[in-house]
Amino acid sequence: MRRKSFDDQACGIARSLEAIGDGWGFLILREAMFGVSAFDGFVERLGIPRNTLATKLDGLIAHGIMLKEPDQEDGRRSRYGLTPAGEELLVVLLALQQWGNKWRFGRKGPPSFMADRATRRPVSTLIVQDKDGTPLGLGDVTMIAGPSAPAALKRAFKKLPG
Amino acid sequence: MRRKSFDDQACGIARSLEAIGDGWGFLILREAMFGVSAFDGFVERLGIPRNTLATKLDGLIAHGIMLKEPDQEDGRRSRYGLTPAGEELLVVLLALQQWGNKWRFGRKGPPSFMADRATRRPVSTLIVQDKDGTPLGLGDVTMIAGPSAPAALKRAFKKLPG
DNA sequence: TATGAATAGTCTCATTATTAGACTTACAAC
DNA sequence: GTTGTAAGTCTAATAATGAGACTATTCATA
Repeated sequence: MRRKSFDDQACGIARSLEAIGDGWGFLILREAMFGVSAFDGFVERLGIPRNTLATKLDGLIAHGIMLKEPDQEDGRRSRYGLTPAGEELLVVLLALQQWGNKWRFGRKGPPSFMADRATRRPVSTLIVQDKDGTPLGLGDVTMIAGPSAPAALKRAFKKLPG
Repeated sequence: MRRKSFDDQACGIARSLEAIGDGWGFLILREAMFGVSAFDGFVERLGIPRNTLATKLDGLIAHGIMLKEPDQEDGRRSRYGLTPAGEELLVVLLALQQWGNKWRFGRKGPPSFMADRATRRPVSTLIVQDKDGTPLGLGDVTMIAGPSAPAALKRAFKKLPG
């Protein structure tokens, strides 16, 4: 059966996931952000099957995250790059990386991290906080329906504790 | 064929994705963070097939993100909750939500957002920044190999532009 | 121009994952 | 006991993923 679409859900998280696609989508974005632009570049660095890559790239382009253009210097090549929307997914990758680096590498610590290119110091740790800068844990945060929320969503939030 | 594992990659992003699983994993976490704890609760709110949910929950538990315990008050129920590691994925969901809310809902704006439970003001926007608080764009950031990085990873980073 | 290599895909076929929905088991309420 | 609820499991159909061969186009070079 076809995978169920998340795009109908009135939720920014679901919409983002639908646009990125799946795990391959995130990894393709990681490579695109750090210099890869050629089809075979993604294949070599990720070990992704060629047909899967073609499908994923089409999806990312269709969702306005990546773009494709012919290479001016070599007519055999296409170049894949990030749109402005795609570039803004950096913060998502950073959040994933910081979590994985903290929880998934045990004692020996993370093998890589994002850093300021100029100072080579690690990027600041992302934190959930109030407008005043007060850190917020899970218990301090709630989900609120905006003006455009469908009635069903507002009902769903009513049922939430707190 | 079985989906290729991301877990061998020496990268926090890949490790996080391997632990969360796929799009369903993120959505299960979203529900768990905002009050759902029963098996049928996830089924009803997500529309996820029961067998898929069972598989995904097993994976999240195996990776130390969620936990399962019998309900003390009703012997029929199990309760699914987040571990401390799972709770810290809030920032990942927030990053996804803020991106989706900005880029995926057009003119009418986002239907929901995370807010401070007390003040009901939206949570602060996540930004990639230096330790000093200087905002960093994609061009200002690079990936650096840590002490535990395998040699192949260091070579890979050498090839990157900048 | 002819030849060979590089690049970006596409094609086939085998295997795995996802899905809908019925079914089972255990417990609770009456 | 009877009925209902909760948490899964099972089956069969369909879709996605995988490895690897293959094609088409363009470049480099003799």
